This record gives sequence, structure tokens and C-alpha cells, in this order.
Amino acid sequence: MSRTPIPKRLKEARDRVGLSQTELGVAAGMDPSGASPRMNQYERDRHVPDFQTVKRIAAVLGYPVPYFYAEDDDLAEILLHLGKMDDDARSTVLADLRKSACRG
Amino acid sequence: MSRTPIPKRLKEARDRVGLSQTELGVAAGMDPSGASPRMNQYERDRHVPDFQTVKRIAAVLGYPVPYFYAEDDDLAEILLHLGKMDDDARSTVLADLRKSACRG
DNA sequence: CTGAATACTAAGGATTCCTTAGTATCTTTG
DNA sequence: CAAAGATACTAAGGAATCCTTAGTATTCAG
Repeated sequence: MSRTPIPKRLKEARDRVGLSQTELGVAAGMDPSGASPRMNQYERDRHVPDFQTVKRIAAVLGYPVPYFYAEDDDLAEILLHLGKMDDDARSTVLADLRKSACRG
Repeated sequence: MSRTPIPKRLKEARDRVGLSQTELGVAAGMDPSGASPRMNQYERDRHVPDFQTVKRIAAVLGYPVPYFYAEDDDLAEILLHLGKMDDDARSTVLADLRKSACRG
């Protein structure tokens, strides 16, 4: 059993952009000589990257950080959609949710 | 500067339910003798709790896990709303977002 | 003020990670 | 196929971080 959703989310995301483990690690600012084992350890659930590392990887991929911590697939997909929106669109989503919350 | 959004999110959440640091830690399954310093270290940004710990705390509070990893306040609030919904309502949100994404 | 509850801190043993030095597997291409 | 290059993967140990212990500081009710 995996310790965090990171291995799964990382692989999903990396496969989509079509980068190697090393390439993604280097793009996220890792030392090129150590990027390969580090990224592999993250994806194989041997080690857990710290928050700053997740943040840099998320930035490279254009994904919101919380996506990598979502165990639920639906919530993960919602986070992907939210990540693609501009601030305005996201504010609208938030406003809608606030209204729904009042009614419900 | 904080290393993760966890201290901020944790304090927000704990203040709302009105539990002490120790109480929340114990409720999340920590050894009562060590719950106080651990929770305090998390809230004061001295240490970062591992994922399983965040998950247990989130479960006690009824918050979705990714909320604790959201730096953006709007996204954090959206996650709170999503956390309060049942699976049906969340599926509807996801379906709406998929449609919006297609329209561009 | 006094006591109880809560918040907080230092320090070190325990745990986990990052780096180094590789091996294994897959994918061309001659 | 065979060789070569790219990609994926692993072990092990020094480096970094955390959890536990043993407290001190602060807040608050009586």
C-alpha cells in the first residue's frame, strides 16, 4: 500500500507531458546527477518528496500542488480543472459553491 | 517564510472546532504524552507531519486532505466546500467542470 | 495570587531522505 | 541478432528531519 498519492499522481502527470523521470527532475531544478534516482524513488513510493520539491514539480507541469495529495480520483480531476482556470473563473466557482452551501 | 501551508491550515481548522493542540493530536491517534509538542511543532512550522498524520488529523476534523496542502486561500476554501459535499454533489461539480473545459 | 490548562521549546535518539555508484530493462539501428 | 544509448531502477551510507522526553512559559478561571 502506498504512503501517499504522490507516486500515482506523479506518474499520471509525467506520462501526459511525456518527460523522462530525469528530465522532469532536472526541469524542477534538481542536480542532474541525482535527478534520476530521486524521481524514481518518488514514483516507486520509496521516498516522499518534501513540499518544496512537490511545488517545483507542480510548477513545471502546470498542476496545482494539492493535486499530488489527493487520494480520491474525482477530487484529483476536479483539482486539475481548477488548476487550468484563471483566477476569475476560479472565483466564480468559489462563489457558486458558497451559494450552494447556503441553500444546502 | 513557512515551508508548507500546514501550520496555517491546521490553526484555522483547529480554532474552528475548538480543540487544544493536545486534544486534536490525541484524537488523531497520537501518544498522549507526545501529542502536545508534536502538534505544536506542526503549527509553529518547526516540523512537517508525514502524510498519514495529516490524513488522521483531516479525518478527525472532517476536512479533505488536500486542503492542508493548499497555499492559495481561494483553493483552500473550495476544498472545504468540496469536503462537505456527498459523492453525488461532487460528481455533479466534476461533470460541470468537464463541460466548461470543453467549451473552453 | 494560585493552580490548572494550554502553549511552547531544547536536545538527542530514531527515522527518513538525498547522493553516489552502480545494475537492469527497454528501444532503437546496423 | 548485437551493440549502443536511453530510460528505469536499486543498494547503501552520510545528511537531514522528525518524534520523544523533559521540561519552561503563558494564559485563564477562581
